[in-house]
Amino acid sequence: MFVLILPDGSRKEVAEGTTAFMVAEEISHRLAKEAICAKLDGQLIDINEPLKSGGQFEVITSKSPEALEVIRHSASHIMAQAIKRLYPQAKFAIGPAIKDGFYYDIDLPEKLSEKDLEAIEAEMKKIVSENLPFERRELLQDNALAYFAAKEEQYKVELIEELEGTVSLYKQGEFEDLCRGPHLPSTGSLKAFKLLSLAGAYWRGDSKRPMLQRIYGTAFADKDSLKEYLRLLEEAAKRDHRKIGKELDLYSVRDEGPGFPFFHPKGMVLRNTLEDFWRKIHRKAGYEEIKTPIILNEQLWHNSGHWDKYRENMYFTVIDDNNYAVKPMNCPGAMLLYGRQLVSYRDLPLRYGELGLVHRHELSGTLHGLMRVRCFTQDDAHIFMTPDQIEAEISGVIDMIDYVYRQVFGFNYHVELSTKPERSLGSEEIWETATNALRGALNHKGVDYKVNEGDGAFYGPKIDFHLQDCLGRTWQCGTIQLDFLMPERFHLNYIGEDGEKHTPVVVHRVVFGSIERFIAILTEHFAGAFPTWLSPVQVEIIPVSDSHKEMAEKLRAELEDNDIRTHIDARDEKLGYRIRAAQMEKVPYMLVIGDKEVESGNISVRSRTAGDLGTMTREDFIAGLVKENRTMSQECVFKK
RNA sequence: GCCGACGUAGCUCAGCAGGUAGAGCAACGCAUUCGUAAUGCGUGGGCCACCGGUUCAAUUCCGGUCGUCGGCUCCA
Repeated sequence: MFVLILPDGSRKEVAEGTTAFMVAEEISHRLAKEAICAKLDGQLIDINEPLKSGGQFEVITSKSPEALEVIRHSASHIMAQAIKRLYPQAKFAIGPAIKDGFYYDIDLPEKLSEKDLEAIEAEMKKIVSENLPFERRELLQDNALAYFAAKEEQYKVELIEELEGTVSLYKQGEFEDLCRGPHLPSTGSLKAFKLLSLAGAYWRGDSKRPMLQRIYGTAFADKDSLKEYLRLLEEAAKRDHRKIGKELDLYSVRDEGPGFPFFHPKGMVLRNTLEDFWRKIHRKAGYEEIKTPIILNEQLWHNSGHWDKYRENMYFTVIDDNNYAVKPMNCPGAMLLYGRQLVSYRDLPLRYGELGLVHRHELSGTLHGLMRVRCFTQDDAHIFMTPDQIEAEISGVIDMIDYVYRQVFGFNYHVELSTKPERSLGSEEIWETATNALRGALNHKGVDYKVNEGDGAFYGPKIDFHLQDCLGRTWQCGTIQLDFLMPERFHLNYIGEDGEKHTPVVVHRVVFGSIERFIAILTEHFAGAFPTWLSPVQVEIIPVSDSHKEMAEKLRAELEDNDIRTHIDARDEKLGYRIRAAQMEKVPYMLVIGDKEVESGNISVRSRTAGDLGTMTREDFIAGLVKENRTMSQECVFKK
């Protein structure tokens, strides 16, 4: 006999050999019916496995957060079984549950195509209807090795070789696979799944190992959740910034410059507005703006350590027989500018901001619209300071990022702290001091954060900010990196209170991250319907017919005088046609100018969100828009 | 870079068992002067990504290159 402690705190004595299912059945019949697996002392276990000891006990149903992982993992096994039935020569690698579904990597002589997914999915449905129980058994490592070797499953053999002691296997019907488990009680418990895509993937993610075929799929506890997920995928496709960028004529990437984006006139308005905003908040926060060259002597990059650690991502060129490099980061330029003069401790902190265009050679296969490019503009800044200013400065940057993300754009975000990577410069002590400084700032501000061991930059640890868009996707944008090394390598100093030279500490930081990528994120987040203050055209003026063009022109001048961006659509088309065109271009406001307006001097206003707002005076409209621009509002200021 | 799919008009896409191409939208012209999401008629527009091969003939078949897309890897 041993004792289980249930989630409500009550204790239950059970006999050895009792299964989790039997316990669930005793609690309630319904619970047993909905049970997917169970949890004992934090460990997920199969529902039909005899319990071996007591502890904290919980029945996992489809409503539990842990359920999805089990459902998806079982789905991947069922997919493997279906594949094995259709392709007996298939060899299996790994098939885990992942964030939005599952995949299985398969070694198969024939190339699968999207069409084959349908057949596999159909076979899976058959397996589900066969309702085969998942049966667990344990084997000693040697026996398991022999078992999989006999089946010529060389990938499984390799996996087992790295395990120790006994390994567990799961069997459903004729198919048995190496697996830690747990699984659904039977294949019939899989209620909603879909195969999504096909891709190549290296065995163990190593480009020197064989390329396997990976099938991605997803599974949910019920059909509605699956439908909702598929809807989200569709919505994401509709919002794809590459599509919207083309449709709204904002930006594009052309074959002539893979990874080097073009900004069209309208995209440039958006970009400049964002940069103006950036300059404004940085001036206010005590930053000075600099611009450092894009091409600098290669020697500089040897000094900075980039050549050692980052060479394979850099572009090089020769000028007058001397070697030069195109900058992949802005820091060395900023270091040079700091070093141009004698600095007193009274001058610190010195905050140099730079909208710096950097170039990085990224693998061709990774390029993706504005999200992943080969040149981009960092909204960079380097803050030079004394060690005792670190916390206040980091705190200031955290405040700025919070203001921009949360207050201006309304994004939620989370924070991660990354520590010393394998390829790094500097001593353990320096890294520890730097990491503790970042940790201290976060703790004192009461910011929640997650730690990523080994994910820091080569010159220092960092704090990353991941914002969440309206589809729940997260994007790493802002980052704060502490650096004790670069100032030393560039022999930077300041004269302290004691009259001696000291080495300053540097913080590298970005708020948007990459302007290009931030614009892509905004495009997808707003689906192209940017808040008025960012919209390339804010007001479309539509004269009903030729006789109203004059008032349209006058109105346009009046709006432009108030820094409102306008466009007149005087095309020889019907009103409805031009309204529709403006609507599809996601222009926030449309003004219809006809006889009534010419007569009264008032204007009739249509908003892209609320539709016809009726007439108002020019003054009221202008005052409203000026306010909307100034407050960077995401809502239409006019009430219907 | 690697695996797979793809590349046809400004855009979205048809088409071709090999005989140098078509639609809708957009553009342009004419008529229309219009009140809140598409007026009608007409016209122009393509080295069918690029380079080679097979063939009497290639946009179509084959090979290569470049690019795009989905992944792997990497990352702002």
